[in-house]
Amino acid sequence: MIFSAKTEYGVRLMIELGRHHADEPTALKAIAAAEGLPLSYLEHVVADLKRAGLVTSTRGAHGGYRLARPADEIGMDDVVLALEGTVAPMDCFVTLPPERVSCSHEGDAGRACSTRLLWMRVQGGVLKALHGTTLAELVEFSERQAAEPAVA
Amino acid sequence: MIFSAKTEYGVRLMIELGRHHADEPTALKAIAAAEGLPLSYLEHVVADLKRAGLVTSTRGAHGGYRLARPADEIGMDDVVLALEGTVAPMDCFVTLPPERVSCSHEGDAGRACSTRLLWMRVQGGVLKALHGTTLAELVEFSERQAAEPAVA
DNA sequence: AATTAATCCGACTCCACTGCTAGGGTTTCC
DNA sequence: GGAAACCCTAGCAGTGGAGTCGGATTAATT
Repeated sequence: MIFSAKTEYGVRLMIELGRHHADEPTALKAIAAAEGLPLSYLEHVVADLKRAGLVTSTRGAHGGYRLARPADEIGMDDVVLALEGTVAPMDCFVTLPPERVSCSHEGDAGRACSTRLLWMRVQGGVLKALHGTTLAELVEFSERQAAEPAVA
Repeated sequence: MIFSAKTEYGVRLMIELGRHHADEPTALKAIAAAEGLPLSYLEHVVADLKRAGLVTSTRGAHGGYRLARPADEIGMDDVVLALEGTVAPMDCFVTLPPERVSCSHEGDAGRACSTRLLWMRVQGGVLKALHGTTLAELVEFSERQAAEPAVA
């Protein structure tokens, strides 16, 4: 069970945006340099974030990206969902909406997955953790790290 | 974010074992048939479970597998950990033990990952959900499903 | 107007890993 | 001794993730 690197990059990107002033846009190039990430790949990442309405962009020279909302109004579930597409512990979760999902491994006459109960709880746990963390928190954490000297 | 099919199979396998009497072993073949899973792959799955001490085996004709402990003493974290190896939202979690993990994307002088705070919470949420669910619960759920007619 | 710096967009490659199969060996019951 | 099960190792094919590349568009600067 692991999140993709794309998600990791996206979270870092958002934090970096949160650390900059919201008035003037930040270029991707700067973020790539600061975090040591490949610029060309970051473009794909930020595209997802933009599609989800989490960042806005200004094109042309001196362009870049800004947070679409203040950092304390951005839950990390928004961010992760935008990048990961879905947060489901099992792929049979993805298909139909809430109930009555027919797993491929249902045995016989469509009685619900017995494993489903477990995956529901796991998904709930993840979503709760994500939703309970705001971007602002991570930004603040990051800034505190930067301030303090690097461990004893 | 998704668990592997191996884990899904393993959980089903454990449930199936839980549904059978613990005195006589259940053959893998029977489980494969009941769940519609490939027998040859199940062998790998059950090997992991055995290695983790969750099931015991008896070889030879009329052999098979049994739960090593009563179902209500088996947390699903045990099962998932045995199959998944680790439950970490990010691969940099896997390496070093608890603290002082040096992520590959640490920027400069080893200040801790700012994303780490987030992943810690997620991991906590998952582990809590898994640990809070016992195999016995799932077995019971499964048996209730089998009893009731399949939806209206 | 030309240049430059940035966002945008799609296609394409590479590679690791997952899911699965195959084949054989070993143990035990009838 | 044969059948039925567990056991172990190797290997393969498909998928998807991570990353690259080339080019198009937009906008500020000079």
